[in-house]
Order: sequence, then C-alpha cells, then structure tokens
Amino acid sequence: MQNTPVTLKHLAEKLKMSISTVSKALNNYPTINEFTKKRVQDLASELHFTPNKSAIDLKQGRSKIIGIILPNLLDHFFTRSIYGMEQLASKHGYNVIISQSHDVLEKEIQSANMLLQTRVDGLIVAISKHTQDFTHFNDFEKIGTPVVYYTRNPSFNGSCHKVLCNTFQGAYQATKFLIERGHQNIAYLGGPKMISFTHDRFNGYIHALKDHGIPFSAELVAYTDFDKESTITAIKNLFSSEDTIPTALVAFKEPILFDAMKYLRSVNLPNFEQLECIGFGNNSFINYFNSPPIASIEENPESVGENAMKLLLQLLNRNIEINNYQKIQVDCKLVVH
Amino acid sequence: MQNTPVTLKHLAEKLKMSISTVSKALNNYPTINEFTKKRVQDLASELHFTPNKSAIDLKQGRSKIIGIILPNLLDHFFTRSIYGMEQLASKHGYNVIISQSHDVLEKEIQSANMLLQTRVDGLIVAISKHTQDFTHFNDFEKIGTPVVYYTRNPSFNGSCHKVLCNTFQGAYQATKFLIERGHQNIAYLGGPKMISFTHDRFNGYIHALKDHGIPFSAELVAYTDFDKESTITAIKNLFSSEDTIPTALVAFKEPILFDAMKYLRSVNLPNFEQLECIGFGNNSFINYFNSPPIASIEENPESVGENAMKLLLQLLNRNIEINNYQKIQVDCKLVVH
DNA sequence: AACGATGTTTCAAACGTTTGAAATAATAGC
DNA sequence: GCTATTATTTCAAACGTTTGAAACATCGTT
Repeated sequence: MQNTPVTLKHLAEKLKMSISTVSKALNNYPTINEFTKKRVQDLASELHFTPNKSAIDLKQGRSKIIGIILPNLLDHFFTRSIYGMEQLASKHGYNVIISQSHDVLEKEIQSANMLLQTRVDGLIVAISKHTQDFTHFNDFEKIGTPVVYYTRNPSFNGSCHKVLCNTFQGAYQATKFLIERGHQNIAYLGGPKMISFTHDRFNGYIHALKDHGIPFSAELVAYTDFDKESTITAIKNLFSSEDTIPTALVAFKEPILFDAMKYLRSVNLPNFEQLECIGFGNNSFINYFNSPPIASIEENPESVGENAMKLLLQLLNRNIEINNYQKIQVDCKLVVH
Repeated sequence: MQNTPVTLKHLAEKLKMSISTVSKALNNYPTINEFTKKRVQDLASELHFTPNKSAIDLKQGRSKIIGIILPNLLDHFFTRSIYGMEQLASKHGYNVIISQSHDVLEKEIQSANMLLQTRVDGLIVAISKHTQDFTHFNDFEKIGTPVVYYTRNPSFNGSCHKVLCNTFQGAYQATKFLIERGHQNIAYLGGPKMISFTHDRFNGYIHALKDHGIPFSAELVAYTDFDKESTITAIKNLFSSEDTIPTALVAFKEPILFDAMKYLRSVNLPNFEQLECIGFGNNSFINYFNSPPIASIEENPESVGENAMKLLLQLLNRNIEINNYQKIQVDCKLVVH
C-alpha cells in the first residue's frame, strides 16, 4: 500500500544501480547491457512505474500536448472535428487538451492562458464569434508555438494558418441542386453577419444563381442571429412578398432551418409539403424526421479536424516553415435524404 | 521577437534581484516589499511572463488537473455532463483533460495510462461497456489519486465512489405517467443487458406497474443492443402478440425510441398516432419532430457531472475520507412535450 | 605487462519552479 | 554608537527526469 508514485530513484535503489542506468534502460539506450535492461524493465512493470510527465516535459521543453480551443461541445460539428484531430494526434504521440470558450471572448482568453502555461506544443482554434483581437493567440507564436485556425476564419488577412470548410462550394452545390430540380425562387437564410462564412455561403448561393441564369432577388434573402425569434422574423420576411414566394430554401445551419420549417408548418404555409429545403450540417437526427429536408450540406468535420491537425504536425516537424502561411479548404458534400 | 519563453531567471536578471524574490513577489508573499512586488509584476506582464506549469507541477507534486474518461463526445449526455464538471472545477482552480474511450476497453486503458503519467489529481470516469476488470483504475488509488465513477455503475460492489442517475426513479415516473393517462399495455424496450442501469430501469418500470395494480406481461418487454436491426427485431416482438398490443412505450434511450417510432410509422402501425412514447434523454432535436414522443426522461447530466466533480473535490480536500465510499443518486425529471 | 579498443555504467548539470532557513539591511531603543 | 528588532532579500535544496561526458571494466593484441 504505497502512497507515493514510484520514481527512477526507487528503482535505482532497489536494483543497486544509478538513476541514469535505469533511465537509459527504460528508454532502451543501445549502450545499456541487455540483461540490465531486462532487470530494470521487469522491476518497473512489477512496481507499476509510471514516468512523471511534468518532469519529462520540463526537461524536454515540450509537452507532447496539442491545445484545442473551440466554442462548445454541444455542436456536433465540433465534436466530430475533435475525432479527426485526436486520431491523428495520438498516432504521432500527442495528446490533446480541449477547452471550450462558449463563444465568450473572456473565456477564450482564459483558455489560451491556461494552454500557454501548459506549454502546449501547438494550438488549434475555432475562434469565438466575438474575437477581433488576437493578442492572446499571438503569445503562442512569440514563443514559437504554431497556431492553426480552423472553421472560423479570423478577420485579419493572410498572415495565419487556416483550415476552413469550403462553404462557398457547399452553398453553390446546394443551390445548383435546387435549380436543377426546377426551382426558380430559391431563398437564402443567412446566419449572423459577424461570422466569417456567412458571406462565403451567400456568395456560393449568388454564383450558382448567376451561373444558371437565374436573376437575383433581394426579397429572397434574409438573415438570422441564431435565436428562434430572429429566425422567425427572417422567415416571415422571406414569405411575405406576393410575387416571389420561395419554393425552396438554403439555410445557414440546420437548427435554424429546423426552426424555420417548424414555424412554416405551424402557420400552415400553402404548399409546405412541396417546399424543398437544404441546410448546412447533416445532423444525424434528420433520420428521425417525419418530413426531413430534401438534402443536407455535409461539412465533413472529421476531415476538417484531421486537416488542421495534419497541418499543425507539419509545422511542428518543420516540414512547413512557420511563416509560410497555409490556407486549406475542405470541400462539402451534398447528401440527399 | 523572442523565441523562448520568459522565465523567472530572465526577470531576475533584468531586475538585478534573485530568482526567489521574483518568485515570491509574483506569488504575493507578505515578506516582499510592496514596491519590489510592483516592479516585478510590472515587468512580468510587460514581458508576458507565463509560469511553466510543468515546473510548478513537478515541484508541487500535483497538477491541478482532473482527468475525465468517458465513452464519447457525440452523446449529448456526456457533453452536458462535462459542462457541469468544468464549471465547478474551474471555480476551484482545476482544469480538466477529457479522454474518449469510444467504449473500447483498450482505449480506456490507454487513456488511464496517459492520465496516470500526467499525474492528474483526481479522476472521473464513465466506464466503457466492456469494463469488467478495474486494475487500470486501481493504479490511481494506489498512489492516492481519488477516482469517482459516474453514470455507468461498475460491477464491483460498494468499494468505490459513484454518482449515478436515479434511473429507477426515472423509469418509475415515466411508467406512472403513462398509467395515469389511462394506459394498461405499456411496453418496455430495454438496452444492452451489459450496461448496469438497464436493469434499474426495468425495475422502475416493474415497480410502477405493481404499485398501480397492473399485471406484468413478459410479452411487453424486449431488449435491443443499440443498433437499428436489433431495435427493429425487438419492436416487432413487442407488437406481434394478438392480445396485448402496446398502447404506450417506455424506451431505454431516445435514439432507440426514435428508431422504433420510425419503424412503426413506416409499417403503418394501426393507431400509431395514439401510441404514447417516452424515452430517456430529452434530446434537444425533439423540438423539431413532427410527432414527438409525449414526454422525455431528463437525466440532468449537468447535475450528474457537477455532483461527480463536487464529490471529487471533497475527496481532494479530505472533507471526505478516501475509503469512506459514497454513492450519490441524481433524480430524473419527466419533461412533457 | 602494457595498451587500445570496446562495452557498460555513473557523474553531474540542467530544465523552471517553490520555500524554509540563513543572511543582510533598515530601523528603533537606549 | 551599540544592540535588539523587524523588514527584506538571498541561498540552496528539492521535485523527477534526460543526456553528454567521464569513469570504469573487460578483454584481446602485441
């Protein structure tokens, strides 16, 4: 009933050899005699020796930890992206620490400081929607810790590494799909204007219209701030004009779309059953919907996460120079239900 | 453009004082002159001094980190429970490291070892569904690190700390609710038999029937292994007998319930619209369902998480002796939709 | 018997902190 | 002007590792 962890020193004393021999034996140094190695390793596993990570990290000046800061864990996009990151990280001997900002700048700064103290070897971050100032992230780069931004595109131009969803392409594809199904009046329901990709998505929508010779109508576009009331207001606007009643809808994010559809059903929109909707997300619960959206724009979060981690690992291995800023886009995929 | 983190030594040299003075000034020791403190603190923040956590942890023999091992982050139960844990932990100066086992024993052991090396101060764990052997967790207690099991009840009896959902009470309430709405043929769709609370839930169901004088019928009970096929088989069984067609259903977990409802709708079950269902979970997407279950059993994961963390903190502060094993149950709440 | 060569182990410093004890400085009392 | 007291700073060891350099052991050559 030992109450304190076994150390190299303990092992050394029991085996009557020096600490360095024990250390080297455990790390399989070629200069150490094979028989000695066996003796050491046997005792180590017998006593459940577990090296003290703090000591190693301190000595080595690295932590083998990747920090991840993201808004929250309730959005499946993020949890799925974590999956991609973790897989790759652990394959390269890194662990991850996840910290939620809850989309609050204050908390994001706290998380950053925590990870700075932890001396993470690298940082992957989906910034909060309020982040305009980036000094809390610059601190990492100042000490040589690479930072990769993902999903949420920071507002400064160029001088950072980023991995983004090709959200333009996603919106384009969805719009095109609806056009090809014969729709002319396709509405676009956008998200908060402060989020970077709100505009990219809008552009995808616009370009698809243009490429197919469909005139753009401002009456078919509205924005919501994510909350239910604001979504309903937007939807009311979209469906209020006499001449251009939407027959299809592309929405910024599925929960918004669901709110919209629920509302439209509740007010008995004429031709509700004919209305064809597509949102970003591909939420797994769509399977259970009674009248699901016709398709979803799958953003492949696992792949986004994996790409972000891959880039970070390349930066850590100096396969890519830290100031050779990269921008990677991961394509979306239209999933028809 | 400094490329290495600022240390106490740097500060000491710049200020021409000893490292200990700097350290004590930053830690606000009463013996240090106020003016000195100010000088030190000013320079520290000017140079963005960030203490090296590895060094502190090593010196202090603790990490101020709580390890959390759980099956996955895709289940909202777990992400919501994390919220409760994190809140409380950070209030007490602890950070958390989350590690997913993906319900695979192998990965759970890996996670445990990682956290053991990290020398977490405490561990909270929802065991994988295959965990029978607990040696990888006993290693923590051997070195005095308290372990709290939550949600998933380990199979050994008594000698561990645990925080569980009062899943018996949840099932009881749901069943009672259905009885009071006039149902006599209430089916129970259970989960995998290896998961501890499958049986507790069944017992809740049984006791509610008994307390209200409704005879138990084995034909109204079936089990699924979580996958869709197995759920459908179970549902077929439940609805196959002539005399006892269920008019209500209590299900082990909402996704299972959704699969079941989807199937029943697809085969045009007579009186499908009258069928009243309740599942464990209270998934937020139920809001968007066209014909939602009549109610949900809300397991209050935030509260479960918070209670687990609270217990762990009490163990860390020695407000509760480590071998004074605690069992805490958190009540469920029936949410009518 | 002395000499390398080779194989194996140990020494000792370092990583960045913390902290009790010791040293020094400043001040007051007489 | 000396001592006692108090305020402030510094010393030095320690936490558990890693690792290049140095030390030691063994053995075959000549």
